[in-house]
Amino acid sequence: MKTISEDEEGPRPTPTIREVASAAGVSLGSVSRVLNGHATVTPDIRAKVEKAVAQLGFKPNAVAQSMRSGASRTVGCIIRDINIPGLAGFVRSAHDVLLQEGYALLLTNSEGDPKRERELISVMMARRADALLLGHWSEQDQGLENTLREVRFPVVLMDREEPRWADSVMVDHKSSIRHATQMLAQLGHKRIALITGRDTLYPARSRIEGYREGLLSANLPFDPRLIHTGTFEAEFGYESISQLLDDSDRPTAVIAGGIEMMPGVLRSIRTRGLSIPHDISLVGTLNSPLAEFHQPPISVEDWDYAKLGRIAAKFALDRIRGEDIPNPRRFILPSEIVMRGSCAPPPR
Amino acid sequence: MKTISEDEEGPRPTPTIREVASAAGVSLGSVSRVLNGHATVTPDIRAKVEKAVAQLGFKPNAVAQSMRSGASRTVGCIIRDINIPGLAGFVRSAHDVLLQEGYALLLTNSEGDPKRERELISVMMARRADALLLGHWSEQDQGLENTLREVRFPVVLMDREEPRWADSVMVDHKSSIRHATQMLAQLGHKRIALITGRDTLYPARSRIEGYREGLLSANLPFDPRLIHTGTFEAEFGYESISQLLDDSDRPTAVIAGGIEMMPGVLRSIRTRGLSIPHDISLVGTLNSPLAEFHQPPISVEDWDYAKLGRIAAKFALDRIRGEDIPNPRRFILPSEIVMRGSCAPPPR
DNA sequence: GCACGTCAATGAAACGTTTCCTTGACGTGA
DNA sequence: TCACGTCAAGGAAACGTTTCATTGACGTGC
Repeated sequence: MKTISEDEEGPRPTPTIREVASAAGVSLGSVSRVLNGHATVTPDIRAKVEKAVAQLGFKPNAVAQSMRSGASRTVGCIIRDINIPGLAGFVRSAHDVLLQEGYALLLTNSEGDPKRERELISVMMARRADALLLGHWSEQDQGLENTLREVRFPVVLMDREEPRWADSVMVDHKSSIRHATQMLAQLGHKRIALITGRDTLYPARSRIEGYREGLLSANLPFDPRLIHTGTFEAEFGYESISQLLDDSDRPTAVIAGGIEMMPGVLRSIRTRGLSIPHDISLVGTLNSPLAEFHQPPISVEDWDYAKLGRIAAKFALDRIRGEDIPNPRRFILPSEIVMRGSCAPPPR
Repeated sequence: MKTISEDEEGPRPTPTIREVASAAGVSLGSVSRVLNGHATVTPDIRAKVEKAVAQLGFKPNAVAQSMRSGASRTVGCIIRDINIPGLAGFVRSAHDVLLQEGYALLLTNSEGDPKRERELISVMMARRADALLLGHWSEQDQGLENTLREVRFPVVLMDREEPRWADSVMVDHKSSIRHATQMLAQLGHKRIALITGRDTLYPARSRIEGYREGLLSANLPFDPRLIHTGTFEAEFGYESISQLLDDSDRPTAVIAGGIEMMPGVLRSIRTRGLSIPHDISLVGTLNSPLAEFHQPPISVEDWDYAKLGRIAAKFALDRIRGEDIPNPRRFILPSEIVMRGSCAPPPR
């Protein structure tokens, strides 16, 4: 028995259910049943327990609950970087849905490092996450796929399509980029370039597909020199468009398919003293104050990251609850092209 | 004893330390010692255990570890909205530091709802977080303060100064806004307006202080009609600056001290057909692609959120480790004014 | 009046670790 | 040779819950 002396240092540890029981003069089990709102409990007992709980300031220990129940009521989230525009919106809305159901969100950034990515998955396993929201960095990393296979919790992918056996919420980049390509063609552009990430990732792959379909439907030739794939980042955008613009036979329109790309692209165009849209038409990725308030405003491929987050969370919850969904589920979120002043007919 | 039959459905639960022990033919305690790298363990035993661990694919159960050790190795983070520009940078770098030390980050958004804020603190208590990073919504909410007092873990405030007994990492808005005010005065502005959040929050309070100091040092009168306090958001920025601009005696310069304010401010200025900086000079908050690529580029108060996050995490870790720091610690991060084309002498 | 069914409360067991006490083996020094 | 010290391994207890089998009280129907 622990002696609690007045002069003991620091606050004494939070009371346990056991202390509540003895304070209320009832059994351990009864306290538990009251706390969990079980049916078979007398008003009398309920009152006693509630009084003791309030008096002692008892807070249930979620760790012990997890321990006993085997469910941590925690959902992991591994993304490259919460700091990437838009991702915060995804995380926020996923968090909202999860919180409402009593789940907490364990957020981690892989920073695009495959090794770290696997470590983080390990962390999620060790912490017995109940599900994982994952936007991984390469869809062709066999090691990652193997790790994922060993995982004990459902996985929901974010804008990824591999591994196929996992649920996924994806953005329909293909349709919107097809659309953008067609619109540019309709304005009279013949040389339309596409800059996007490496095709080991779904968003890049699907943009490339859409681009090719768009060219095809507009009867424009496909020129592989007009596709640049690398990363989704500003620096790559800068390098890439600079190279395109410095070519003697430069494109008259560019689709920049990378969320973080815009500043790099704009910088390059400005440095060269070119004007949007007179010299070059531009379609960016993801709406932002920058796109909206730029002069001229920039056309973008845009989608609702918040909705994506909500649905990802819902997918995860469904799996956690063991609803029997035999096949992997995919949700394809439409994305749209917001046409703005950055697109015009090509220079004659 | 549980029978594991071949045809049993689903993957069998992850092995426990006990199974590892029996597989390796050693005792429970020895396995634990090997796993935790204790000194007193024979190479022979170590080898056996490691082999068994590898064979069974054993992963330690962090929940059980927390249960036993009383430390969850989890740090909570409550902010208004991860989606607010800059905050993601704070979270990211805090996460980095914590992860490196084996801590996970439990992220939540209060959405500026005091009730929800308190619930979230409750969540952190229940989950036995080891520390809390908190950017709360009102520094004058007595209920919140009381709740915080009952908390069993150290609290590190983010850009807040109340309650005083907690550690805090803050941005030196006062100096930079004083500086901005002085610079505008130097350009010849006599009527400089300040728009910022409610003064129940430190960032607004300190900006107002800096503004007043700046006016004073420039020998400009303080006109209360030129201070608008409300929220840090675009809509308030819009309303607020609209009102200022529509006044017959309108200001010639505006400092918009709110992270999310810029789009609203710009919209209003544009709607009125005014030109920056000829009709009105503008200083915004927090650097962004928008500020940088706007025509003209917009001057801003800017600071390093990543650094703030790192230091907040470090503060938390220090407290967790019980380093005996008797008094609350404050870190004041300098912020700077980036002067750009949006500031010029006032119209004559 | 007795047996039985119902229902609420009790108390023990279990979840997977870590820690600490105990045991046993071995070596050393008197 | 014996006593003792050292060291590694074993095993039990404990962390705070939930759950489940058990107990006991009470009422009902025969």
